[in-house]
Amino acid sequence: MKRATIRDVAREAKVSVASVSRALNGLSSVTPEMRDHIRKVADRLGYVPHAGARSLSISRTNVIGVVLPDLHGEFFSELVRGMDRATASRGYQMLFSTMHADPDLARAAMMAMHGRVDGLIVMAPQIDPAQFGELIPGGIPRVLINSPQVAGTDQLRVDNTAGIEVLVRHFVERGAQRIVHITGPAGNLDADERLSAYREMVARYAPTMPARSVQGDFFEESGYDQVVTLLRDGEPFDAVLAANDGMALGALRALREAGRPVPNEIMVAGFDDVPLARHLGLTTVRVPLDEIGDVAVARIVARLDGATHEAIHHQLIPNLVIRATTDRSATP
Amino acid sequence: MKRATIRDVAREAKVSVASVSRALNGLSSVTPEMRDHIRKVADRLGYVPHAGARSLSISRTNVIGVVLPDLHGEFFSELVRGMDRATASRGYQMLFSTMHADPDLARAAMMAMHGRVDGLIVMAPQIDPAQFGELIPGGIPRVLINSPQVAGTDQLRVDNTAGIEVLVRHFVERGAQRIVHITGPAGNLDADERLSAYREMVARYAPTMPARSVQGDFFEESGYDQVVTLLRDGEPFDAVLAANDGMALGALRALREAGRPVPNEIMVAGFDDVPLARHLGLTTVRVPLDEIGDVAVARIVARLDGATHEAIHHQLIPNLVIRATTDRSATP
DNA sequence: CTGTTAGCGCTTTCAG
DNA sequence: CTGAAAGCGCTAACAG
Repeated sequence: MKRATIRDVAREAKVSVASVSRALNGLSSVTPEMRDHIRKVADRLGYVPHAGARSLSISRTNVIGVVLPDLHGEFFSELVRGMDRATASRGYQMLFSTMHADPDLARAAMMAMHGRVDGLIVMAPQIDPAQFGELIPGGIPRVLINSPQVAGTDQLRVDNTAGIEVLVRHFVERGAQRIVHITGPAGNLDADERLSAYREMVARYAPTMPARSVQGDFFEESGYDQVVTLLRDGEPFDAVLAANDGMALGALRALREAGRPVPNEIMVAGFDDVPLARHLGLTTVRVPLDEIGDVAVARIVARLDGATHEAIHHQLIPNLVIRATTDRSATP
Repeated sequence: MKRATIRDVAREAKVSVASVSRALNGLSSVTPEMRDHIRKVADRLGYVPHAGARSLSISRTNVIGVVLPDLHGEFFSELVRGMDRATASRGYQMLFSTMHADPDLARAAMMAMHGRVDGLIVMAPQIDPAQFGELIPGGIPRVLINSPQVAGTDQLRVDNTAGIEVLVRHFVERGAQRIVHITGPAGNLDADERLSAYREMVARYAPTMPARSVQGDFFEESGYDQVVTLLRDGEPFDAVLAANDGMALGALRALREAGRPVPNEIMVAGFDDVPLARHLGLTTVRVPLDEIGDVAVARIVARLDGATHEAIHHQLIPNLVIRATTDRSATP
């Protein structure tokens, strides 16, 4: 059985569709009796307005599109949580697409968003900036999170350099002689920035220390594998700086299995401060993921509400969270 | 600057809108030359089809609506991950709403979905079944996850009784004399089922053991607080069965701080097997959350594709995962 | 094969 | 205050 439409209600109430529309939307220009009557009929028929049609008509959807590389893991969970809070409180819904590092998927996703969303939040750390700009449907507010720069577009970024700096300095202050860096996937914006920041900060804070990095992919297993390899090859190191928390946890597991005491012999730190890091006592830098989500939504809504300031590039500074994996005074 | 519409393309290409539509949708009844020509013009204008209008016209959105109590935490993260995989691979997108246990919000959310989604996945463990049925927009496929029964609607449920049974039996086999149960919030379907299963299974597997439960709310802090209270009151117990993993972790923390050895003096188990449980060595039962998400989507898509079997009630059986918190032979 | 036209369900002038 | 009608952008008969 098909759902009742506004026309069914109009016919049944013996009024015009225009009146039904006005009555149900609370436009004042309707007599109270008529409004009540229409309300009653609508209820009886179980009428629910067709949001899609309404959107087409008023060119407004109250939906914000969200395109992310993935939805899995604590990182995105936190991010989405922030966006959820912000959208729900403002009466918006979120339309999701993931693209798993595939530019074609990203393209398809964004096109599928056109005409269904009022604004767009995109996180695409993997996409080539050049081909990226045109991907994004024009004409609607959008904000990019941790993505390559696109002219004239709002950006929200984690200050990777600042985060790595504070970590390297922390290591050095605690007496690290040899810090190994486990990178994220090559071509990923954050991964690349963290790697070069690592090199720069080692050179600055420990000029005699050689920079040494091994390739990871942001997943826990890669952190584990790389540390196993390092140990097997007998490489000397007394600190592991992973490009994210997941890999740091993998590193931790490898060290534990190898019986190398943390932090006394080897210190470990990650990046992001996902909830798990707290539970496992991992030193890291805290990126306010939920706040990023929140701010992204707020920015979009502001623009929808007419704020017309120019493009904003916001850098969020992560701050150091010292826990057991680098704290030689405490017992882990 | 407004986005180009199909009409702009038609005018620019000097053809009818119908031809543009056909060409761009790959309908064979179009000469190759015309198709190429139209493609070219469309590209030049940066034309992107308006998904909303298209949906209205063909009465199909390729979007699945998802209404959840929350998005935060590992539980939902896993669930959403399963749905994401399933939707992405089938070319669907997800429209999200959260309702945070508020029936009015739930109602609003579902109404806002009408006309924008082809199907609906709802998880509403808190909502009264009576007022629930009418909430759901009719006429589209829907599946309920861990929610009160609604006649004629597909259901996906965790078999709480089976899960609690295997945990109680495990405790008893390991020699537990006094098992305390920390419940979820009253009125929550899963919480209630787990509580009564606990009582039933204690009576069955340890007839002489008194059932003892304390009130929690599924959050970690409540598990912590309740154990602190139990210890302070000097209540005797040698096993804690929490209604979910989060509270079990809280319990664990309280025991550790009180210096009570786990599992030697007191065993602990949770429910769900969130990723954190694995990292912290918590015994629990594994609920295949991602599979639930996956199956829910698959069911909806099957119905959209014309499968017209009757309503299915699927019970997913959780299985025991033994880890350090109940394994007295291993060292945690 | 291509164009014309009538909707999809709703809102919004514009008259009355 | 209420109704008729145009239109949001696209698709799908139906003619030609």
